[in-house]
Amino acid sequence: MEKKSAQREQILQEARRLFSQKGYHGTKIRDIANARGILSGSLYSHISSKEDLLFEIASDGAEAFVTAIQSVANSSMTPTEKVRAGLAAHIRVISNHLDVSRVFLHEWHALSDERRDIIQQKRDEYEMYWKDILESGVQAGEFVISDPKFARLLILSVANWVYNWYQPDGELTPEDIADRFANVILFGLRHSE
Amino acid sequence: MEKKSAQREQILQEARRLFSQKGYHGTKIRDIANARGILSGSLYSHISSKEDLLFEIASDGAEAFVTAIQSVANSSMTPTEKVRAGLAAHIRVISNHLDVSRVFLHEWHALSDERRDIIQQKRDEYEMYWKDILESGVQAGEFVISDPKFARLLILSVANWVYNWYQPDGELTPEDIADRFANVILFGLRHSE
DNA sequence: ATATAACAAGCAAGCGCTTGCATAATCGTT
DNA sequence: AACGATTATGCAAGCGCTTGCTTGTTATAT
Repeated sequence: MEKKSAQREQILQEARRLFSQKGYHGTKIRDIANARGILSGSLYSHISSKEDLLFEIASDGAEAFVTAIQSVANSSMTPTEKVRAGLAAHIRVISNHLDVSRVFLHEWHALSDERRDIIQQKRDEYEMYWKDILESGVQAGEFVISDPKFARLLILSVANWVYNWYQPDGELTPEDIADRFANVILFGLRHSE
Repeated sequence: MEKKSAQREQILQEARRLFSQKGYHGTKIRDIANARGILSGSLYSHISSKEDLLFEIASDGAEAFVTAIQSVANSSMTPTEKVRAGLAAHIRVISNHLDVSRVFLHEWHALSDERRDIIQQKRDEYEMYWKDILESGVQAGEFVISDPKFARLLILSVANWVYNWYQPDGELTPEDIADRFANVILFGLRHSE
């Protein structure tokens, strides 16, 4: 009564949409059933609880972000290039999986304590890759950073906040957006390139 | 049966705490009553609906941010100084009114359409002040910005995201935090300080 | 004497989820 | 190809509880 099935996948899709749009607590199990055209009880042939849906979506989000940054971190780019590519990868995940990203970045608080901890671990893992990128940039002499923690925090803030304003029908590609942000981050307002 | 009264203010305080902590839909009217040591029905001697509480808190947040940026915008500082002071003002609002800020920046989505529009207008007003600061910086020759919209978006992203990680018992003052961010924003990773 | 703010009780609606049953698709065995 | 047996998926009904909020009444403070 679980895992892969076309119906289950479509239920997940509606859950993503609704959790992203109205929040976890704001979405009722009947809303999801309704969107699939079945009764709420029938959902439970495919899922075992509402919270399981949230956890599965949040986990998918976590994995998407970690996978994206890994391929950048493991590449042979210079730190400067990695900042550009990492930003682009992050924003690409958001643009390609907007609902999942919103749930992962916004609704994960509604999880139970243990499950929230699991997601938190993934977040920490993700941030660690950025820490490495920035540190290697300092060691290579490319970056002159007085406080590395705040440089990382700035990058992650900008990258995460994208889910609040990104419009899928906008003109700019994720790479365009990343480049514009990277220009400010790398050169600053007073010496922008 | 409304407006100022010690009890009403304390109800608002609990609502701020709970909305901030568990979200609007995650907070039940009985939770608030319980925190005040009264029954849920007794709340309605002081408020007229749960959503009114949310709207009042969100409106207070909006006003706090707008007021803070106004005093910076109307000052005689240089644009560079205004960026530092504006960031500090923003972060000061968050640190001094953490719950209100979280509700204003995170939970306002739960409002009805009309009331969400009212809050959105306040957000737009706030952003306009930043737009002016950046534009005057460009005209004064202090900033070299290729895409002003993204410079503004970057600043607001960093400033807003603070509510996600700020710890009141941390060592750094809002001004410390603002300075560290401003250093990156003004000079970039490649030419910091 | 009047106004205020609390309680006790509860309403109608909604909540996540379970149960018992019907229909149909899928299967291994002839 | 035909068979009964198994499994998957939905509906109908509803359970026990919670939701935001209302009502009528009482205690207290001015």
